[in-house]
Amino acid sequence: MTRNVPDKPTLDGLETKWDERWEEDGTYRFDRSKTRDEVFSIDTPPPTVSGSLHMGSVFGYVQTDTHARYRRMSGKEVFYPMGWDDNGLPTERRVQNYYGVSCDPSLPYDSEFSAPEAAHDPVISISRRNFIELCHLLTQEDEKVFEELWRTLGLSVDWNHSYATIDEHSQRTSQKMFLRNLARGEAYSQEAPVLWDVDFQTAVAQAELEDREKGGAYHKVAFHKTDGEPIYIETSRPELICSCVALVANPEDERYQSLFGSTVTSPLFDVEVPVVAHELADPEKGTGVAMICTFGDTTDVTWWRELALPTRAVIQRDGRFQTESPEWLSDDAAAVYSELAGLFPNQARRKMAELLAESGDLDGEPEQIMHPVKFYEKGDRPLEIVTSRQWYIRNGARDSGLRTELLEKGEELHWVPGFMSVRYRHWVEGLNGDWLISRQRFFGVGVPLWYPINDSGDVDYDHPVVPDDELLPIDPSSHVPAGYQESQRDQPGGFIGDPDIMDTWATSSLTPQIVGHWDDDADLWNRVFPMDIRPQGPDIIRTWLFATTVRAHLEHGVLPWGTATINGWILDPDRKKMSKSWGNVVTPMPLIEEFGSEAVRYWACNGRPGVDTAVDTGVMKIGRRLAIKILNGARFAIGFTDADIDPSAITQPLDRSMLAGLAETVSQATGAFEDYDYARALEAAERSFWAWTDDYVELVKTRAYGEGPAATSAHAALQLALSVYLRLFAPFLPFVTEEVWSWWREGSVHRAIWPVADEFANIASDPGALEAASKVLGSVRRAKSDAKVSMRAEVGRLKVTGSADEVELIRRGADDLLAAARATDIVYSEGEFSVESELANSSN
RNA sequence: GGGCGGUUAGCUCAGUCUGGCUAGAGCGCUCGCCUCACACGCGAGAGGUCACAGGUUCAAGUCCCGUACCGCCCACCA
Repeated sequence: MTRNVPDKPTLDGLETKWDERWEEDGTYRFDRSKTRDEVFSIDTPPPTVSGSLHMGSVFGYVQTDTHARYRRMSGKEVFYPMGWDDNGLPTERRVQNYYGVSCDPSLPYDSEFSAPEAAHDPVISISRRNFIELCHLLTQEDEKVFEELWRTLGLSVDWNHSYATIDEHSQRTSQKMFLRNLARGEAYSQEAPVLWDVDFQTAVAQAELEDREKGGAYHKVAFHKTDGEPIYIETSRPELICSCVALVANPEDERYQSLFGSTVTSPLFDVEVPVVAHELADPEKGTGVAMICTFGDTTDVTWWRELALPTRAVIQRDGRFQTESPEWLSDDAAAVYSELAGLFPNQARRKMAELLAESGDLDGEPEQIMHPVKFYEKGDRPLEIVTSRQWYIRNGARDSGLRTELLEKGEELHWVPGFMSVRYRHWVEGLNGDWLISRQRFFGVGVPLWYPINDSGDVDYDHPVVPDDELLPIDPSSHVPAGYQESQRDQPGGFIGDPDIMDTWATSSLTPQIVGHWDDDADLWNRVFPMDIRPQGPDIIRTWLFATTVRAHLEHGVLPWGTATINGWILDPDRKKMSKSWGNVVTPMPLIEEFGSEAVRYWACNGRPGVDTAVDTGVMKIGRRLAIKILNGARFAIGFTDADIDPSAITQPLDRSMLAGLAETVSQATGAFEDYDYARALEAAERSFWAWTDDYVELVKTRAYGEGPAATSAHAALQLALSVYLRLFAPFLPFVTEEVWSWWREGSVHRAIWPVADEFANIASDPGALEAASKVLGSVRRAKSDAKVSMRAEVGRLKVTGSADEVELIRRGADDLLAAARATDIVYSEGEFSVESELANSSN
């Protein structure tokens, strides 16, 4: 073919040009005629589209793309879908802020309502359905921005296989799997204390908790024995004394033996509570006696459950103390309680401290402390514990058999890097409850159930009404169960729809089933599942990775993938963890515009697997330089002739020696990729390529500009080497390699075959000859540099001293060496390696 | 409180699994060079007691023990 090598090659515009071409040509389209063993399938993480874009979004995805491209070139048919995680709280929160709205489920749907141009201020309330419409509207906009970024970065995903966790197919998959979990008894509902976010008004799961160090104070408070003597406890939550159901001490604690079995009365409220024994009570903490409240913390829940204590809750779901005086309080106590009614816990705490001080039940001043307090990871106020009915999926926390099976799955999974597996193991070993999947929110996949209401108006939660699979997905608040009429909704003798949605992880834990169309396309499913790799961040091992493992284990009895590749954290340029709340988020688009996609990809590929990496424009500059070097090197390598020369024309020693080194590079890069170490593969290719341009190209340049078989040998070797380098770099620098490939090759480099050393093994020889010539050339360059003369300066005769072996190797490339060094001739002697030259005007 | 990862040149990082010439790269810095692929370039140079302390070994950046600091994860908040 005629070559179309530009005079001034540039990186500008390559992203757009090739993104469009790849789309037109279907370069990355999945060919579903391939069988499972021919397919390499990737369970791509669906990014949270309602979050802001930052470099963390780029880092892992680019690394994964290198695997996709390597496997594709290695002959696999790559199944590489892309999804968006758009359901759940992050989207709701973004919609609230973006439009200035809040969801009030009691309002009727307003068909006239349209998205506000600007955020309402003050916030207006809208119906649930209007709110959900806004969620869909905004996530679609967000998804366009993400797709644009992925395309600009050159991710080789098949955009025909994209999904959103809120789309109909995802909802159907999620609901169908939930119903199967229900049918097998793996999903169940239970009325129990749960951790509750008072602002978001929803239950949260163990995996969504985080501890934050908060200031607090130990209050030393007197309860009273029957003889009137005080017994002191220490508490950081004196406001919960009205919720106290018992005092507890360690059964071994000698100080309190006589009290076990007796009762004491609480200060101010004068409620009689037992003193009980439990081994969780720590004699070292406080006075050794703790008060048990329903519920101040998760230990209270444990004590309450294991000691079968009564429930005396006062904190409501809005986080305030209930206004009615609790029925277990006497009239006098109710008068005290009225001081607390309607307050938030921190307000009630101050009030109680005052009251206790007045009554003389507070011993000394409260001691200020810092202690860890449980928060919802997205929340702003401490979690409270309220009792409510919730749905759970078994995860092994209460079933040692299942827990063992899931631990074994973690062992079976191939982790990259390996040390990440301990995070999984520790999480599974530390589980303290089944997976709470229901959320009291609006935008998400609904719990697909209704419950019968008996004639006296009681809801029968134990016998949910289940929809047929064909009807999924359903919204129980608008669909009517079989055998009922809409008029029977919420009526005695009728039904009630489950008002809750499932947590986003309950759906995203099914990404293999969603992308593989487990529920409606068994043919595709069997070609892609179990999937090959699950790439993801280390922070969501306990959530996404674990939950996906649970769902696949329960349904299919297998691991959902063979390998998990865990990327590192992105740190900001000052090596701090990037976080929206710290305001140090670096967004990718300006960097891409400044340095180019290849440069940003290069930076991402320089981060080792699993290693935390700082945003570093210096590294991006190196990547840009490499991409430009490829353009220019290619221009030289294929600029001599339009003909494709058969490799058999490669006869000259340095040409063959170069290929021997290249074969080694190919084998290093291939080995690294097989170990999922893209960074090492890039390093090998890069090191080799720079040596190629710096030494090999300089050594053969003069010969290449000549004529005859020796020149043809160089032309052929340059062509062959370029072809190999383009393919080695293609996974990392997809645009520039494709651009150069298009100058002289048909088709896409990304569908070209990954290089193997066998391609030129029969031509490669004289390993070491190129290295020896380079070493001599290096000495000459140093001499010229020391003499401060041009590299083009003539050096006269070269006197090379070296071992017999070295001399022999140097002799093979002597002609090229003389030309590159601009020397007249060369003489050899044996001894310690050295090079002398006759520099003409060394004074200049 | 438990665990994981890290600490190598001014900066960003390789090298540690599998111990072995004089510890590498790029950036930055210094000094040169417009050499017909590339000045968005090319060549050369300076720069490191490999966090600290002990141990194993003929030999330790690399293996073992401990300490400090940084980051992250987990933990029942009395």
